[in-house]
Amino acid sequence: MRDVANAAGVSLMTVSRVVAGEPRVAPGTAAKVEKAVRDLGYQRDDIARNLRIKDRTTSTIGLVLDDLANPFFAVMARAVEDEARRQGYLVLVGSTNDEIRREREVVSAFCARHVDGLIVVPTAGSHAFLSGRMRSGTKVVCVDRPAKGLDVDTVTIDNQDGARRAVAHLLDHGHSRIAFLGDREDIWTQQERYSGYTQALSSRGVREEPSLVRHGLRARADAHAAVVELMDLPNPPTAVFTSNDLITMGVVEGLSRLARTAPGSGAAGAASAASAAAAAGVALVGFDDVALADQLNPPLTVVSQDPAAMGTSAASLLFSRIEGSTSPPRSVVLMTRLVVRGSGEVRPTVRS
Amino acid sequence: MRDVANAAGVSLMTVSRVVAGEPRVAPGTAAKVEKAVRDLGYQRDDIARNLRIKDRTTSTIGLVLDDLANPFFAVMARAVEDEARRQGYLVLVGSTNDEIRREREVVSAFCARHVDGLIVVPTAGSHAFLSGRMRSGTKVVCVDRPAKGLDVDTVTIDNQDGARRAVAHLLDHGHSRIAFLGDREDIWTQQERYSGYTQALSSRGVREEPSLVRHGLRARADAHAAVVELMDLPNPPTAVFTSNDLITMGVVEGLSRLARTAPGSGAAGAASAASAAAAAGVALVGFDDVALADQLNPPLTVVSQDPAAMGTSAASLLFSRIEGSTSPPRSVVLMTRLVVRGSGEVRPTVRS
DNA sequence: GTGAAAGCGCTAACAT
DNA sequence: ATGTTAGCGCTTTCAC
Repeated sequence: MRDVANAAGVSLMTVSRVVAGEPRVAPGTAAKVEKAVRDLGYQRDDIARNLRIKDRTTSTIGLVLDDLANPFFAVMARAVEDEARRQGYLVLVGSTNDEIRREREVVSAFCARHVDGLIVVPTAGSHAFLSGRMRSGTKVVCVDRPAKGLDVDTVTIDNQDGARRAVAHLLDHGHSRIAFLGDREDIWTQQERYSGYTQALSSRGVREEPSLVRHGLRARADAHAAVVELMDLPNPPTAVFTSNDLITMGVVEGLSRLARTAPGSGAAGAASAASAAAAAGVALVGFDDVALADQLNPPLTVVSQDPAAMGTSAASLLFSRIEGSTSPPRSVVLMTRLVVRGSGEVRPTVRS
Repeated sequence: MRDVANAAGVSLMTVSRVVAGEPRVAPGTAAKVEKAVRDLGYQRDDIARNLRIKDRTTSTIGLVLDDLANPFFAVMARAVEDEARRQGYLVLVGSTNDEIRREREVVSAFCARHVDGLIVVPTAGSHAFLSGRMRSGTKVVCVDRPAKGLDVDTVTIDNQDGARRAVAHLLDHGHSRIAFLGDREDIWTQQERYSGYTQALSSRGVREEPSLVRHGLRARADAHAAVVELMDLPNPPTAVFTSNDLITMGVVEGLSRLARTAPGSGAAGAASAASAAAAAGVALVGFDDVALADQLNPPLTVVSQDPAAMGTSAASLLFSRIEGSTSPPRSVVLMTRLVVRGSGEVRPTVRS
């Protein structure tokens, strides 16, 4: 910067003003400075700048989510990034793998860099530690799930409603033995979806059958194994509700694997002929849309949510806080959509 | 920091040393300081720190890619993030939409924040502007594609080889009218894959048919439309090679749509009965694996690459540069894998 | 082992 | 419209 000032024959302050685009500079002087900037390839040091400016804002936000590789969060992240760019902000990302320890590490590292705000997909556990950050000026918005012990702007979907409608849809098609396959029970969205499942059953007077409920499925393979087990029960489910995209994929694989072993496999395979036959006719509704869902056989009926809208919405809330909004914490609840494609409309086969 | 110093009854310098974990502090003093840090909730300001420290490193890298919402780049990004965390670095992300203007903006903003390095998926166009950044100390690694006019560490796959094998596979199954559906021709990977297509054909003495080649398909819908057009030709292709995941998905949709209109649709639908019949029997090999590829009908044969390995590899190269490696630019070329599942093994139907 | 002084690159506040 | 001075929060250097 001193070099630029020398080259242009002006003071540091004038360079500072020109670079900042302040209006109170004579056009001729500005031109000289701009030439010097170009000649020397000068770029303002935003880090040094940040140290001095009044409110110490960095035009950077942090995005803390479960797993960036998950298509759901990836789409959300892209939406956040777009909104941030529109506002002139950069985005730091950090995946937590749903571990609160990692979340704290990421938040801590982000705050040491003075992010102006955080968009957080909170892991299970108390988030009281975030109120400390907020007291020191960092704005926080939660997305996908609320944070326990933290009263902040939050963007979620109506998980109970979505699950309720999915299960009601299966009930409407004549099913009563409906399995629930879910992820870790300490994840808020999973609790909500399970609750929706339970509500739908009881509102129709269908007794919940504990042997048809599996929690804690973390990966596709877990769901695959779980559905194979379920179909091998003496009295298997005729329909399955899966509570996220990974589980849905695992179940699709598991069912098609079973169905393929059906013809003439007898007792040779791992699956019995009976379970194979049952698998071939099982109905399925999943939470979250998945790529190529309409190309499966049968096409997949799902409760879809809009991760891009969630990201955009969360970013908007955050920027309105950063710009000084002090209204009481807001809660945006987006609706889900039941996308009927075929797999949820299979009627139960009469058992011989 | 001054508050901490006062509370502990020591000087700023001692606090600095304790917080930095320097050894030359008396254990008793360190304990007092640590207590004060905890009591006051003090956290070191990494921004101010960075201004003063010797090499001005920020322990932050920038990841500049086409589109974070694309599953391929999302998986790559997650791998980069994991490697960065392992090394104690944070990651800024920016999507370019394959526009060089946006790429320059993102790089510029990252450099103003003094990122120690950049991992870049270069857009089409000259990247000479990056050598300026490198001269001022920012390390750069390219991934997925090399950057024109820039000699740096690069991680790619053997795109020509992958495409060649895909097309050879189709030739092996008796096809000779093989369509090529590709993205923008100015994208390096697309040039390479098209080149592989051409090579495979000519090595078997099959003349390339220009009417079966479509470039510039940016979205699923484009690919969908293109394949419908192709199948409606007087002499449609019997096989299709798609050069990325989005195009593959579009083609899968287009073909299944056509095939579904076949039975008894006559001249009523947009597609002719002939094109519908042809679509039902067309072979398909795609570049990039897609979720649930094995659940399609027929299951999708693809040339798969490993985006996580690419991300990890790029990050390793970058950190070795950041740590001071001055070896000549390295080029890591990963191999692709032909995953045979069914859609690529359909034999051409004899035309009546 | 600890502290005092200087200054990283920039901008707020006050001159001129 | 431009320049001067001081200082952001920390670390370097050097003295004790």
